[in-house]
Amino acid sequence: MLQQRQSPLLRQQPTAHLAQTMSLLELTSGELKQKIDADLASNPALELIDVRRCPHCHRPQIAPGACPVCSSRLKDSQSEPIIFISPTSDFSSPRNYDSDRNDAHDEWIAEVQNLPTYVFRQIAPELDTADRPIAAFILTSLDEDGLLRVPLHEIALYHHVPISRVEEVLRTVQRSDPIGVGSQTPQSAMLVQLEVLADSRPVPGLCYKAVQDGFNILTRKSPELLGRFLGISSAEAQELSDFIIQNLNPFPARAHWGENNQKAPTPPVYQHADIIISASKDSPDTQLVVEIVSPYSGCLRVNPLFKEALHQAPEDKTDEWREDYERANLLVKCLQQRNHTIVRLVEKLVFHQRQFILEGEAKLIPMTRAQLAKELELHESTISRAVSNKAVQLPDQRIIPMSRMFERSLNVRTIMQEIIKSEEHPLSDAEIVTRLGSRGYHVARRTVAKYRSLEGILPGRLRNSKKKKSRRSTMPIDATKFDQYIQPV
DNA sequence: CTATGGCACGGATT
DNA sequence: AATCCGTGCCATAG
Repeated sequence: MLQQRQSPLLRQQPTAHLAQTMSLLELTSGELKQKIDADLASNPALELIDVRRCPHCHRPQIAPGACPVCSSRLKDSQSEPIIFISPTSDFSSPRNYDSDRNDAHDEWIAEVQNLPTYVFRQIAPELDTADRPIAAFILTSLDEDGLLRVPLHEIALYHHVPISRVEEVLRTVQRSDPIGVGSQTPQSAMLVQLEVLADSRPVPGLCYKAVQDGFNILTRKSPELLGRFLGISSAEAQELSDFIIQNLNPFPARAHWGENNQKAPTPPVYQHADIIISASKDSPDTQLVVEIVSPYSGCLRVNPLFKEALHQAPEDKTDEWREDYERANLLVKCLQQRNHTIVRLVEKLVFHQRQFILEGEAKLIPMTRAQLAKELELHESTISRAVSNKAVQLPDQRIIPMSRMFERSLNVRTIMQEIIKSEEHPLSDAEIVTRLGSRGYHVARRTVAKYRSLEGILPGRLRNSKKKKSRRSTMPIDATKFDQYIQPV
């Protein structure tokens, strides 16, 4: 069901394996991290080797992960997208650092009398000199909110270092004064703030869960929903949310996100992407680089020493050890399965939706999970699981839910928006239908009306020259950057 | 009378 | 089996 044929190894524990692979598939990289951390802590048979070079294929690991390069054979598949990365590509970066940078660097930073400088001074002493340029790069890439909008792998590529290293630096940055500065999303900023806060004073235990898992709910400002999610009463949820509002700041660079202010900001944002697609922007037939985010760095494997020791296990422990070993083994295999499945899935997806990825919503090719399932010879539900809850980062740095790639009407809706945006005359729905028709999209009049309301666009008569935009707040998109491109979906 | 929104149905998707 | 989506019909607003 998962896959037509599986290796004999996997067949040993068919049900367990299947079930676990399935559940792993559903997890986002963040959730996966929790899972793995837990197992790592509780299971002595499991081992995480921190390598920058994969022990099997000896390729340097650009990104953290259980060597996706060699665990799947896909790297040499002839189809267009590369699923992993070669670190040699040269990036034209905002500033030109060059060989003399290490010295010139501090000066250059010093000129800038602002947030970057402020932070940099705090952390510079802690940093290895080699890491300073990275920190500087991060700091100068912050947006007005103090969030980092540049994907880590891009930084890693530019500096020719593994992403894990960039992450390390980033961690240091995040812990300096405007705490959380440099986080990639409001959510992660808040998580960092929570951690730091917890050092100095007690923090309600559920805060972490609320921010980590319930972030989307949290942003809706509904104590009822939040309470339900956390299994506490509305009043308690309200209290919790007050605490969060008072003590945490999703936009580190802003002094306060004041009490009265709370409705406006906090655009709902996915924590971080599970899949990052980038492209060297210049060339038209650019090669896409797809990175599948793995939450752990290095290789996860069964500790060979543990396996050895299995024979010499003390009588009373032998069962326990055995079980640990099995579990570890299972997890590793399932993880590989998961990675493999995701790689294949993403490969196909990227292949089909190339246009969409590069050129935007209007180019989305309608496509169902079922079709994809057939192509990949996977079960539909497998695809569903893999797709749900995942976030994809596009080359233009927007983060979208993966399911958006399957929205059948997205292209039509986008084009409809274009039409309306460029109308010189308020168009009626019927007129829009004909215009769409002339572009090759045939939909019913009623449908246009539906799309309109979906997009929050007012009916023809009401939007004269002035266009009002209202926003649906439930969609997890990076609203701040997103708005300029298209209206909410 | 025309343009829109509501309700509901049937087929597709999950 | 449950849900989502496009559409048609009809009532209502302008």
